[in-house]
Parts: sequence; C-alpha cells; structure tokens
Amino acid sequence: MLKAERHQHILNEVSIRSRIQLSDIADTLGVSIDTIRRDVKELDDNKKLKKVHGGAISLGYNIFPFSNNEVFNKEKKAQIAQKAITLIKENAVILMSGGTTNLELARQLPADMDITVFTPSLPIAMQLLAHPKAEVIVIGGKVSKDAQLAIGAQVVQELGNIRADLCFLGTGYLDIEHGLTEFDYEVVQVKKAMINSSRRIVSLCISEKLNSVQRFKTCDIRDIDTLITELPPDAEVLRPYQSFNVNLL
Amino acid sequence: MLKAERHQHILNEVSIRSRIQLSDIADTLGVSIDTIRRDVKELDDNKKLKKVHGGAISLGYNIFPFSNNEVFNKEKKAQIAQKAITLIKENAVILMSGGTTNLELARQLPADMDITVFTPSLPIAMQLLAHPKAEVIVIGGKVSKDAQLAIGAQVVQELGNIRADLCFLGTGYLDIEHGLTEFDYEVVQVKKAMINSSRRIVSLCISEKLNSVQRFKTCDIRDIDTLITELPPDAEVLRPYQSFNVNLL
DNA sequence: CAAGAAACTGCAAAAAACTGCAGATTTAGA
DNA sequence: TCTAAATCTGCAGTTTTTTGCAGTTTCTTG
Repeated sequence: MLKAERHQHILNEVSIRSRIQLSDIADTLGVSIDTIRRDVKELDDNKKLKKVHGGAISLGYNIFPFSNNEVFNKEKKAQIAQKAITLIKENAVILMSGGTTNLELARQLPADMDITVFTPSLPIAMQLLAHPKAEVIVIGGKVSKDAQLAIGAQVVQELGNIRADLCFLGTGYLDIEHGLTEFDYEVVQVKKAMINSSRRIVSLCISEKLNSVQRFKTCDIRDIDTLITELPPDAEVLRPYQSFNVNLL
Repeated sequence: MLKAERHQHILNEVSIRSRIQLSDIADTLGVSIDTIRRDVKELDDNKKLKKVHGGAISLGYNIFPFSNNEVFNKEKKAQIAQKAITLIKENAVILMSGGTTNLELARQLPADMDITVFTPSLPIAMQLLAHPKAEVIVIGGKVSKDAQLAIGAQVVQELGNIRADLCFLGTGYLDIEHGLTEFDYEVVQVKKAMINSSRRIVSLCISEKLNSVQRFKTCDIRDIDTLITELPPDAEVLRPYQSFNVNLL
C-alpha cells in the first residue's frame, strides 16, 4: 500500500467521521501505529487535519451534516461488525442496508478485501469510498432524511436486478413473534427487496433491540439465515432464537 | 513496446484504478522498473498524473475535496455559491454535479427554500439531507472514488428521464478554446447527460480554473448559459469570455 | 500520584529513487 | 540506403526514504 493511499484514507476517515484514532487506522490498513503516527504528523504539518493525542480531528466541515460520531453502544457494534466480516469471502457481491452497525462494519472492512457492495445508504457508500479496494454501487432514489437511505419504487425495482451473495441487514427492532420490524413503511419495502435479491441474509443486531417491535414488518426471523449479536450463546434473552440457526459471537 | 503505448497503458490504469504501483506496471508490461519510473516522471511533468513514492495516483485523487482546509478558496466559493443561489426559483427542480463549489452552494441554501434536487454526488446529497425542505433524489450507479460521484451508463440513462429547470455544473477545467474539460472520461459522460436534461446550465468556476485544460471535453463554453466566477467584470482573464453571456458577481 | 496509553527517539532492514553508463534502437539528413 | 546523432533502455552502485521495533519519556485519567 502506497503512502499516498494511506494519506487519502486517513483524510477520508477524518472527513467522514470528523475524528479518528490512530490505532483504528493502523488496524484497518494493516500497518504499524508508528507509521500512521508519522502519516498524521505529515498531514498535520500540511494543515490537512489537526493531530491530537491518540488520533486526529477534522479542520473544517464534516461530510455528515448530522454528527453521527456519538454512536450508542459503539463497542458492541464493533464486536458484531468484526464477526460479520468473517462471513465475507473474497470477491463477494454484498448488499448493505443502512444503520450504525452496518456503518461500523463498513469502517472495519480490512483494506485488502476485494468486494463489490451495493447499498441505498448514503453514509455506508461514503464510508466505503475510503476503502482502497471495495467497488461501491449506490442504489439511487428519493432519500429518506431520517434513514439517510434511498427509498421508493425505483430502489425496489433496481434491487430486482441484483443477485447478491450476502446481505447485511440492519434492523430497528427484532422479536421472536413479530420478526424484524421498522418504523417507516418505505424502509421496510426496501429491505424486503434486499432480502429477495440475496442468497444469504445476515442480520446484525445489538441485544438492546431484541424483543422489541414496531409498526411495519420486514420479515420473519426464519427468513434470516444468520443473526449476529454480541451476547454469549447462553444469554437468557437469546433462548427463543436458538432454533433459528443463530450464529453468535 | 513503444513508449507511447506504455504511457497510454499507465494513464488507463491510473484512470481506472485511481492508483498504480510502479512494480505492477513494470511486471505487466515486461519492462524494467526504471523505465516505468521515467515514464511516470514524464507523465507527471506533463500534469497527466501525480507521481508518489512507489507509484502514481490520479490527479483528482489527492485533492481531498471535502475536508475543506483551504480557507482562501472557500471564501471565493462561498461568494460564487451566494450568487448562484439567487438564480433559484421556488419549487425549482435542480440538477447538481459534484465538486466543492457546488457543495458550498448546498451548504448555503436558505432553509425556507422549497426545491427538488437530483444529484449523482454523494457529498452533495448528504449535505442536502440537512436541509429542512429540500427533496433529495440521488442518482445511483457505480461510484467514482475520485469524484465521489455516481458514474456509468446507468446514471446517464437515469438522467435521460429528468427535465430540470436548472443545472449547477461544476467543472474541473475551463478554457475559451477547449471549453469545459475533465480528467475522467466517465465524469464527462455524466456531465453531458446533465446538460441534456436541463433547461438552463449554470457553471460555477473559481478563477484559478480559467484557462486550464484537461483530457476530456464536457462541452463548449457556448453550451453554458451562465458562468459565475468571483472576479470583477473587468478582470483581464475574463476578457475572452465576455461574449458568452457571462454573469458575473 | 500511579498506572496505562500514547508519543518520541534512535536504529536497522527493506524498498524505492537516483545516477552514470553502455548497448540497443530510432531518427534525421545526406 | 547509409551514417551519425539522439534517444531509449536496462543494469549496477549509491543514496534516500520508508517502516517496524524497542526503549524511554510524556501525557492522560481516575
């Protein structure tokens, strides 16, 4: 990996997240933390960012108007994302819905991974642009301001043309009886289409969301091939799900 | 193998992959790495790409478009954006290309403005999500990592279905003789499609870009209805453009 | 103030860049 | 077509840059 690429990656990360940690970058790019430290120092010297203890921060605007830097349960989501990444095979075609857990996944994707990602989520697409090898295809349409996700008939139709190996499906709410549910009906339609276009459905779900229900239903639990949560396999709350071929961390 | 062939191959690779490593190219073409190094140096001298330690990157690649560090240019772009906003009518349907000047426009859009914006640019779309009233439709496709812009046949086709009132067209390079030009051919195709889909074309262009040329042509200057720059009307550099119905700040 | 994390420093191995040169190839003019 | 000049190309030796590591110092946090 070229130094210039690392610099670009770092600037992208800073631009997207408004702050970075050296250790994270070193991890993602697979180089030593000293190298990243030197990179960041150089970028700081060139006034491209501001180096701070342990990382760096952006000088100007963020790309994301809503600062979604404060992710709830970021640790858990990072764990889940790590597990999800192990499911990805080289040259896979992947569908990704939105949500902060998927965003964490996109962020942690190893730099040498050669994949193609389709997504209607703008933050996910932006994040993946920082990845040196991933090919990114954004699925266009009217963008929901809440979900920062393209929705509508056009999106559903476009998804019909795709046959993905893997779908990382975030969900707002998950319950044994009512399945995966959402607050927004249009989001549900998009997610249904994503499910129809993928061979394997993997749902990433922090434990806080288990046993919660909302108004509109995406699918039943049995439509999910793999559920990833951060809980140990014997957790009480997971008991009802065990029969659905649930993979655990 | 001719030198010209190698140069072409190198430019192609850079254009497609945004980056190359000298060793890879030398390997592929079966010549010594020194030869490739000399080739790349020459291409760098001719401003066709940017040479970096160990390889080369495309010209657009290291522009770090969206971390907004250069206060100086930001001032100019803000001025230009302000002027551009005065051209927008209520309930207008607007097409926006990418670029930092357009991004500045998106940032400054008054909150009470009720408009519909189509754009293949991810940062523009993200920015507009922060706007309370603007409806945002992102045009989907494979995303160029350099331009952070959806490109390709799908984008062009989608643009064919749109009839916009106004198109804010950023441009990399502008010259009286060669018109609007870009480094990337696919970006040119998208911009051509945008021009065909709009009643009025407004190009935002800071003065640094005047009298500069790149490899691929978007359109002639006479295809632009309005050109907005930050220079006073009597600026020497603007003299040649006066006859093209140029609006000035 | 004490423990842990991060930063700094110097160093050595590896990679890349640079330099000069000689043989090969191309070009230009007779 | 022939020849001389100019250019191109690969090679070997040298210099510079990059990078990870280990030891030490500085900073942060409770």
